[in-house]
Amino acid sequence: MAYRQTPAVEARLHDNRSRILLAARTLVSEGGWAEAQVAAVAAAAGIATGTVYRYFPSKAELFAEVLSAVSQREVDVLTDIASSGGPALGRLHSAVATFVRRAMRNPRLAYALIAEPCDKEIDEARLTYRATVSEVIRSIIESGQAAKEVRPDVRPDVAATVIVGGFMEGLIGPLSPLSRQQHPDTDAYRREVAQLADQIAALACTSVAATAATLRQLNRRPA
Amino acid sequence: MAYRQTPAVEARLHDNRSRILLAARTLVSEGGWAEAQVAAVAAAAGIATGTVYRYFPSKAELFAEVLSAVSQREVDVLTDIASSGGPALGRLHSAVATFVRRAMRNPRLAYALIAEPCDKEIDEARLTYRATVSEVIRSIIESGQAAKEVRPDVRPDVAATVIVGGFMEGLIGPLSPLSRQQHPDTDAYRREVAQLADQIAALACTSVAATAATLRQLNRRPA
DNA sequence: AACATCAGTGAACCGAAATTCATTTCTTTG
DNA sequence: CAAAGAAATGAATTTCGGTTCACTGATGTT
Repeated sequence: MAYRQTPAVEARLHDNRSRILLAARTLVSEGGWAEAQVAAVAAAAGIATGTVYRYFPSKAELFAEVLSAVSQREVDVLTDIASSGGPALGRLHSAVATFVRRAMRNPRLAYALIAEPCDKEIDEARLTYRATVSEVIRSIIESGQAAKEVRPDVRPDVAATVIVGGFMEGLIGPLSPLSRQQHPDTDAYRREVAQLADQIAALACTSVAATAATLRQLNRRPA
Repeated sequence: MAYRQTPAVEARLHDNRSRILLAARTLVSEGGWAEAQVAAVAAAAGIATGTVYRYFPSKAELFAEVLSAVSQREVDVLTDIASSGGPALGRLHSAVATFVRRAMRNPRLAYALIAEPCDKEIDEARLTYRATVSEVIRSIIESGQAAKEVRPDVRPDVAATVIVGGFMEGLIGPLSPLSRQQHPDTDAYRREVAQLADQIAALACTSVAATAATLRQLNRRPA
């Protein structure tokens, strides 16, 4: 017996893996999928190209992991909101508005995750992501239906998909590279984002809300 | 002077061009973008690969033309509905439902046009398409606002984008290759499509409608 | 018919980026 | 320290499909 992995090495390997993931995420969030090349990732992580393949079987799996890690954070945030207390429509409003606001904090990354054309394999992970978000929204709608806040004729799965598609598409305009020449760190910009988030969330809520009364209640106390 | 194009040749050229476009469209609608290769198009059109380049400067431009031709038909249909008479919400409902129903008539093609990952260059044309559809929807919403059918606080551009994203995403589930194992030509299937179309259209209408009364009126006479 | 020009051909070319692998360098153990 | 195994390297290979172009065959003009 001549070699066994020591903790020190194990730690270094794990660290390398993290660095690769971090480098990959950074590249995507700076230059989109075009910059997301294996060689570039390796360079950014300070290792050789071939080394990437000791940690990930393929480019697609590497980036699928990046995508799912980032997505998981968003899904977690939404899940928290979904399972918080209060009226369902309030949670729906909050979920949508929060998603929009968070996306606008890192537009380049959000654009890549939501809309930018990319490899088929990576795109699969994206579909899974959307489906998961959709599930969370569906759960809110279902609880809303139980509480009579949501019309009974609404099919929760369809409505959830439509709402998710709606707010993601609503984001594409503001997110798309042309619009993002510069997104200044000003109050005016923040206000604009907040308004957009509110507008989109309001549309989502209205589309399923049972009565005008329920909505009025919501507007009195916007989440 | 030694050569000038005669009508016969002109006709043949034009015919070739059409055949290329038709072959390209057929390939996409059968196998999606994966099958949409220049060599395959040439083969399907019964000509040599290089000949394609006598009619189109690049693959991207060829398929952009395919996409825009197909899209134009849809936009025309929507425009007709938009400029027909009647209440704006009725037109909105009709526009959305019609789009969904038509898409489900050729799911593979619709999927490719709406959601399937594809080359950047082709994707640009797709964005233009979405933007155009969005414009039509926006015009309906604006006229609805003028007629007090649509809430005044709705921003027509945002709402239009959200609605378009919503119904397109609402289609992706039903359209995505897995779901389309077979779409039988049965009454049950047609009923299901009609219901989906109606559900999605209803969500779109509700999201912007001014009052429950307006909606009730709509439900009495579903477009 | 002879010439000029155009249309069609398809095998070869090319670029780009993922992936591989023979070699080198580092770690561990006896 | 030497042997054995693991990890890292990065230049070379592979792949893949779009694009080119030298050539052949058609078509029109004189």
